[in-house]
Amino acid sequence: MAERASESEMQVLAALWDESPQTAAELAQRVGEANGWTQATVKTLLARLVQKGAVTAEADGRRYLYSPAIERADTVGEESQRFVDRLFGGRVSPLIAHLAEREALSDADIAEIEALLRRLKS
Amino acid sequence: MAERASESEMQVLAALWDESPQTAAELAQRVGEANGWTQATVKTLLARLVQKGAVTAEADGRRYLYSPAIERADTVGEESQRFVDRLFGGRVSPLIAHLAEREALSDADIAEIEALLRRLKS
DNA sequence: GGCCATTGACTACATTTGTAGTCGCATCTT
DNA sequence: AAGATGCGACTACAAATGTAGTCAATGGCC
Repeated sequence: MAERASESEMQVLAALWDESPQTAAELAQRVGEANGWTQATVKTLLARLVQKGAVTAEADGRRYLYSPAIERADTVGEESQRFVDRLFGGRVSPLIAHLAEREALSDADIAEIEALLRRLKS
Repeated sequence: MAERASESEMQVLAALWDESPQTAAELAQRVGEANGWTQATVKTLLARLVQKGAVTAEADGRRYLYSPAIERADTVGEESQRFVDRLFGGRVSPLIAHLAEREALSDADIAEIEALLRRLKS
């Protein structure tokens, strides 16, 4: 269960990972505005996420409070796996190299990653 | 021009980045087999890629030789941008951290990334 | 020269996705 | 109490996507 969320749905899900629970109105506000979607659109996305089992809706009076039903880490893991399969035949390091090179990483970011790599190496 | 390739199409495109030109038969062989697709499916994907301007078809007798019409690096850049936007609100370093942690990176991979980071830091 | 295999063109079609609209009911407000 | 408003349920619908089938022509083989 918990089918894959589509790209748009994922935006809503990500907002819930950042903070939950949230009401449909709050989500429509944040996610909708960020993407130029109307409230109706965000609600549809939300309904689909609930149907897919990726988000839970807990009744709160006459509205719902939405929360993620799946782990961010798991989803990120699966999605990045697929992503890497699609574009690099499964090899992760070229992707990391690419990301690191392309994006403006702050010195703090770099330090963090370096620390992580040091840990992994041992 | 060059609309986005869908996930399935991307697999075909990736095969062409790995080696080009290739005939439809070769691609059907490799990509098809790897994904459990029939030749017909691969041909459709190929036709759509050509139509989207992501792949060029050069006539060679009664068949075509297909080659990528867009750069791997560009596509990877765009796609990873979208990917990161979707899952992390645009912040790349958490993704890198995640990838690095989750995937088995060889020591050589790690060294390579470290070197890259060192270069970026200056 | 005729037949078979190969190849691209075209067609098919259910599902998913993106993007919303409408409506009825429950609330709050005055 | 009545009207305004907020909310979820349901409906809509075109385009993209996944997955393939059919067919006609072309070219190679015997």
